[in-house]
Amino acid sequence: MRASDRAYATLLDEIQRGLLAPGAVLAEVEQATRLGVSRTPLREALGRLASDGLVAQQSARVTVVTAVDAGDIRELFEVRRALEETAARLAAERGDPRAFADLADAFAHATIDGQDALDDYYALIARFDRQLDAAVANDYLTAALRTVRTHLVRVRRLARDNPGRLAASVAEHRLIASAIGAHDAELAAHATHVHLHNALANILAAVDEPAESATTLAPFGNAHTRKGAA
Amino acid sequence: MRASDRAYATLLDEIQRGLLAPGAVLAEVEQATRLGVSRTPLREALGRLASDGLVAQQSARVTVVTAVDAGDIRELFEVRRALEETAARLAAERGDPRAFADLADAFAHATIDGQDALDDYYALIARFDRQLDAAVANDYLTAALRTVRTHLVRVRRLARDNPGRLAASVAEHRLIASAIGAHDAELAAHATHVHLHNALANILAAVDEPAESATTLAPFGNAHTRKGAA
DNA sequence: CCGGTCACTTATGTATACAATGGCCCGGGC
DNA sequence: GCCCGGGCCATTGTATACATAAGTGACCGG
Repeated sequence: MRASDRAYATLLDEIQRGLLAPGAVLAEVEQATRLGVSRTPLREALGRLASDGLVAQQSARVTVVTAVDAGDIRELFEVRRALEETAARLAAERGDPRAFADLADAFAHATIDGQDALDDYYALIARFDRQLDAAVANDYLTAALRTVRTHLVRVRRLARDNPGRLAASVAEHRLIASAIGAHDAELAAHATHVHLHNALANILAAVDEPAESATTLAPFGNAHTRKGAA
Repeated sequence: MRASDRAYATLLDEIQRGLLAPGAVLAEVEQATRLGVSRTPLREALGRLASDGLVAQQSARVTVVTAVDAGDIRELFEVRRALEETAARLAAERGDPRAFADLADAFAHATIDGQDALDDYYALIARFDRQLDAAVANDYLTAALRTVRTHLVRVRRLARDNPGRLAASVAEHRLIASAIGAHDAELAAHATHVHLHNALANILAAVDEPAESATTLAPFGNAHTRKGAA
């Protein structure tokens, strides 16, 4: 594996997990030393993160992890709605009914009690996303969705996974999968719309009234004073 | 301006203009020498082009300009429809009515006779796109649309700008702009859908029955044998 | 004569040295 | 005491040297 790939993967993971908080300064020599690579592959990694929108050049001399506020989340979901409704529609037209019937079945039997069950559920969603991409068979759409999903990982950290919402989410996914499996493009699109509406509402409720969790993404005010994990 | 920016801008322009045809091999030392920069900034430029989807690493040793076939164009327009319909809807909800009323007026008076009028028309479309981005005020959507538009520049080279299609395109843009100016989100979205349907049909007609133009993007068969402008 | 293997060439990937620029601090003057 | 200017330092941007691996061609063996 290339050093630049390792640097990218590591930084991406740390940003998504919140270890590198919004506003954290990413100095090239510092990060290169920390990750055990030279500046050249590190710069490539930073370039990819910048193209993803996860870091930005605050000024000519300082690169920081971008912040995510409620407005950003609304914007992100506007794009997500557009792309995922389209994906659901196209998958319903083109997808293998069997694959999505199987997924609908898996969602029907999914549970959310305990960490193991939760991990299984998240893995199931990942499988659903992969099937969706495969069914749509559109590289441009998949690439656009990849960017959205990259940001979503960070956004999800802001939402509290309350059991009620999780149970509803399971049911929503089941409906989407079964609609795609039934070649019902309209239902798939509308069910996706509803699912994303509910998911956004849940996230915004958590953001507007922040949890006491220490992992909450820092607001702009003190963010730029935080340094990367040294 | 940074050397990497110049290299990126130059290569982007050459790919979009077809000077670097699909399949053209982009060797680092060769291109670096040609563009008068060292390999480091050139690699950064190639990385950005790869993230745009304009070049791809065919194997571990060879980077080529990506090809565009009719299937790619259909895929691209699926994403474009999703994003631009959303953009039109959001602009209708949020945009400054005056700005789009002015644009509608400009489209109403636009002409397409002669190269100067055509240049003016393309500039007007660019102005429309900028106003749309400003009205939508969504960085994620703007970024996604930027990628689509980057590819569209190449796709447009495939379409013949026949007068009938151009006249219809003017009218379609006028309707979209006026719908946004009237805060009519539904009409704006549907008019965008119709416009993109017509634009795609026009392009596919040209691609399926290629013109005699020497600038037609080369098919895969002989493409990989072409070298970059040396 | 054909196929396989090894070495060589040439490309990319990485590290490091050099250049240039922007910020910051200190000192002086108003 | 505050503001402005100059010089120093740190950081990014670029070039180049080095490492590594993949592809190619030639040579040897069957």
